[in-house]
Amino acid sequence: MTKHTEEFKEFVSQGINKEYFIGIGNPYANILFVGKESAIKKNEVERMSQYLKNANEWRGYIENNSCEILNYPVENGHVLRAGWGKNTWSKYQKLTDIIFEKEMKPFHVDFLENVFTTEINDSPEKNTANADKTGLNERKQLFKESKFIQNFPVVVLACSNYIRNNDKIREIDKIFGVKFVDGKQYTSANWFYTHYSEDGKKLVIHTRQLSANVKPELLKDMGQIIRQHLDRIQLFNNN
DNA sequence: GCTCATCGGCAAAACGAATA
DNA sequence: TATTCGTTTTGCCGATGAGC
Repeated sequence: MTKHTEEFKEFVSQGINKEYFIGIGNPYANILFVGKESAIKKNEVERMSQYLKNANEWRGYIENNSCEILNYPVENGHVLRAGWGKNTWSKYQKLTDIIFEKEMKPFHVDFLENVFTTEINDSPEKNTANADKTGLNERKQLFKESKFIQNFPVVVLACSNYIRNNDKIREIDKIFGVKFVDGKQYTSANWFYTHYSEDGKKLVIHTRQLSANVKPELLKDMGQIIRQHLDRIQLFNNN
């Protein structure tokens, strides 16, 4: 049984009116993963229709005080099976295993129990290069205004160049109310930056898309930073 | 001990984005 | 518009481990 909060209900009902994607996972997890966009090909009609139904499905779960399935095996024939070990969700699973010091299960998704995932681009496309990015700013504004999104104490922005923090543009600072603290660079394509809120309660990590060619050290280091932050949050809550 | 399947890592190709 | 640059995707190869 899940008693849904007003913040989440608000996010979902707006998602039905404005026809936007809500996300997948546990809405009350401490961690939010933000990817680029869902990798759905033009000919995958079934998956696309599933994507478009997302907000309506959440409305159903809200009405029943229930939630979607967060724990399942990736069997032969499953869309995630072929690229497992390389695809985004297997990396999300690996990172979450590190954060919670869980044993790696082969071909199994259960990170959704501890994570909510969504996309910064609401236009699915097989290759990020071809994706329609015209809706990015509107979606960033939505994230900024949504209490549901802002409540996550840990946000991983795994969407590299879809969001920017540089000398002139400080999108991450503005949208999430944080400031840059530290950065790690492994190779030109393997890096992440940490940002914290003034009171130290919120951690926002900016990194590349988590899929093939992500170094294990990157996931390990990032996972440990998130773990430490969650420990600290516990301290806040106990005081 | 051998074979096969799977996973991880590397490198090159492909593709946009940025720049001039 | 041409060129360069950076990132993502793809294919290949070797290491590893399970099953026979």
